[in-house]
Amino acid sequence: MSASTSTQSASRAPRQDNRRQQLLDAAARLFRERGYHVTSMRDIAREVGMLSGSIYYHFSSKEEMLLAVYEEGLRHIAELVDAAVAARNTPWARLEAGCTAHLEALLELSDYTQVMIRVLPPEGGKVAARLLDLRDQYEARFRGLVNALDLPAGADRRYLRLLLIGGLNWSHVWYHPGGDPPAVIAHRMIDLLRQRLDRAPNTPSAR
Amino acid sequence: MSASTSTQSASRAPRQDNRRQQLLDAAARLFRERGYHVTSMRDIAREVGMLSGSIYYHFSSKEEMLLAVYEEGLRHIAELVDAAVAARNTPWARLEAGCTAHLEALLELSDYTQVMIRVLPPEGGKVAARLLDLRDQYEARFRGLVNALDLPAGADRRYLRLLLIGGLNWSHVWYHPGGDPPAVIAHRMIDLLRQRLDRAPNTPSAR
Amino acid sequence: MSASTSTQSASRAPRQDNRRQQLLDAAARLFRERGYHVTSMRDIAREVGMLSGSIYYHFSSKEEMLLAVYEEGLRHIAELVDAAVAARNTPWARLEAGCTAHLEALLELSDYTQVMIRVLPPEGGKVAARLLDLRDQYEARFRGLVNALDLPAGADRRYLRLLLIGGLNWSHVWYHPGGDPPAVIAHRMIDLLRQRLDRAPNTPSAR
Amino acid sequence: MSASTSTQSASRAPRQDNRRQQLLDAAARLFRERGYHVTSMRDIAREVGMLSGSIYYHFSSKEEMLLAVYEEGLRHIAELVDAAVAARNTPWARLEAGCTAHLEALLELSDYTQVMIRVLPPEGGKVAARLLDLRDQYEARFRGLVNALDLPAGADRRYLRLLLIGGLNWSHVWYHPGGDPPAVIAHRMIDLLRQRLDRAPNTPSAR
DNA sequence: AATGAATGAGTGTTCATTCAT
DNA sequence: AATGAATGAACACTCATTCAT
Repeated sequence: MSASTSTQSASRAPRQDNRRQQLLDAAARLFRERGYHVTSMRDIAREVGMLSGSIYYHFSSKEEMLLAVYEEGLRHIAELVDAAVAARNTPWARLEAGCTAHLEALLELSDYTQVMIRVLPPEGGKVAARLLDLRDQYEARFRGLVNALDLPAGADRRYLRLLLIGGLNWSHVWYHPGGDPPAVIAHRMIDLLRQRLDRAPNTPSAR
Repeated sequence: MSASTSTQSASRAPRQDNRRQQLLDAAARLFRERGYHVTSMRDIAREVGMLSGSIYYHFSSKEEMLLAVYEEGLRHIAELVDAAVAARNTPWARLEAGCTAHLEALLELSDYTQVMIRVLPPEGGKVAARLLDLRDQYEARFRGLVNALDLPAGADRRYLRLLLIGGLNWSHVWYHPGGDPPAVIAHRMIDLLRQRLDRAPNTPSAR
Repeated sequence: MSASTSTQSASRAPRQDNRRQQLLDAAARLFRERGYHVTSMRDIAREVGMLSGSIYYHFSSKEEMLLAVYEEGLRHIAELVDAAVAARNTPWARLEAGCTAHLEALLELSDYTQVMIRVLPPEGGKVAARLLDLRDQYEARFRGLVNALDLPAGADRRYLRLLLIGGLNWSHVWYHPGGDPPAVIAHRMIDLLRQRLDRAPNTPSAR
Repeated sequence: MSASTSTQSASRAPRQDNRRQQLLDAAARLFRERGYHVTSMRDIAREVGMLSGSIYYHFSSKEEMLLAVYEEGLRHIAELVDAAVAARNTPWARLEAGCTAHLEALLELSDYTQVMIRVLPPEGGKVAARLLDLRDQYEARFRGLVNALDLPAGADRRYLRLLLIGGLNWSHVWYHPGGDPPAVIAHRMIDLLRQRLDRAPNTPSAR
């Protein structure tokens, strides 16, 4: 988690944006563990052996740190999902691969991606809009994935996407490391959607 | 605001715990609007025309207020869901009615219920465990509702429940008042599950 | 200076706005001695045996304290000047009495009035405008006093007022307690204006 | 901005202490505009495209910068006043010329000179005494100018000087660029002193 | 049942200054 | 001659909480 032990290759060279990255790692972890408001700049600084004031050399405010974490998290999860999707070729397989990658990033791989799900942006802040924008931008992928499916006439693609994304994202509430791995979770959920669950003959339609 | 069946007896002492209820209403609203950490005791007190110190006559701490809001919210949503479910008699209809009631409480009816979804419990606090407990207790209903369904052999009832609950709860992220009403949302999502979405002949099973 | 030892008359009764007044006294003194920016809220609090946060029960911000000091100072000096002026009846005597009272308040009597002269209002703040307004309002008195004089035709009343006020106010730079008292200073300065200083016969006019 | 006669010689090393002068110019401007305490070293550095730490190659502290600004401002205004005075030959004309030059420097020409009037020296600092010393030294000129006047017997030369200097210096409070130019202001004020203002026959003397 | 006044720890942020490079 | 990075102390201000009245 959070590549802190970055095997400092050669000499003791203080690499370029060394500390900024460390700070971001620490912020991502603390934001995820405790939430944005409860985490103080002092907490973050202490984590990397700095004083709180020193953070401001690297970031101009706490909100800007959150934004940076969001952006980094988004870049990361988007890459993973895109790669996973590209490796498959039938629509359902591509969707499932995307879901699996999404879940893996969310549940296991990185603090950054979890922040995106768990931290609701600070209300009044000017960053709030930007954060929601980033999230939308990312989720657009799933719109494409769902649109590519060959569905029966009446199926509502929009709610299919929302149901699936919600089901996946909510996993942070009930998931625990010992349980089914992300791939299994994603597979099972998609399976439920692909097959007919209602065994009664009458079509479930009219309200 | 928010039902709170305060059996208001006829006689001279009509408002047994008047102010406590007002405080709780204010807290629920502010917790929902701004989040738990951003809302201050002063904010809550001001809302009912009190000074912040006076709250402590009614509640022993801010966390205890959150707990009370959770409990009240839970009692409320549980009542609504139970009533809605009782009015139907086929398993799928009962599930859908439960989902509709759940969504309505979540999105439209009461600040109390929304707090349950939007406010993640304060980390270190001793209440955190209790809050999760309450939530589990409530969701147990849906376990029952799903278990009552007549499903095909391979269907995973646990993930069906988690997918559905997640899909519903995540709605607070994308829902906006002008859009489809809760009943429509619930209906559409359940519809997606009941019917076969995969039009290909081969069973979607092997991974 | 600054009526701190207010012979706490009867019992130990914590009189009504006791502490607010103490705080204001301390603020006035420190603002005068060190200037606004250099004085910290901690300094002010320490002076009255409080913690810095406690000030905010009485004042909502540091700027508001400054405003309160200005207002109090202004009320005070205006009262003194008005009373002194009212006791005389020829125009020159009234002007001189006003100047004496102004100087006394400025140099000897109260921290509050000195703040008005020595502290230039914090630039960006919203109070700046209000403070200048108060100052103008006060100085209007002198406009009246000068207008009442029976002057030769060419005399510029506006610059007479500005010269006099400037001469008086600048005294805080060179005044020291052992020297001439305010009454003497005011008398000498006015004297210089009343009499003809230029002994040459030609009128000092054309430039 | 601000004359600073930096005799820029032709050859290859044109800018003997280029950056130091730029820094001083920036400091003078900011000190005048915002005041000493409100101006940060970062502000000054940014103005010349430097980092704040780099200033310390040129100046050993912020206070030293202020001292340098004072000194430069003083040298400048003294030169202007001396030149203006030298061009006249009657005592009153010399005084008026000096006042005009003083006002011009103060109100229009240079940030450096304005700092001398507007910035009150930081209290505790060791520079405070030195700054006052410089100011006295400069004002000594006006002592000479006043002493050269042929005045009536009772006229108090000291207060004449203080009244005049105060009246001039206080102009920074009420002066605004569109109004009368410095020459007019100085002329009017001196005029008021030269002529007899009190039209009553009795000498204004006894206290 | 509530107020007025305060506490004490903590908040995000700013600052003059330092120093190895 | 200047940078990049950091320090450590300070800043104005906020907060949940307490308690005598």
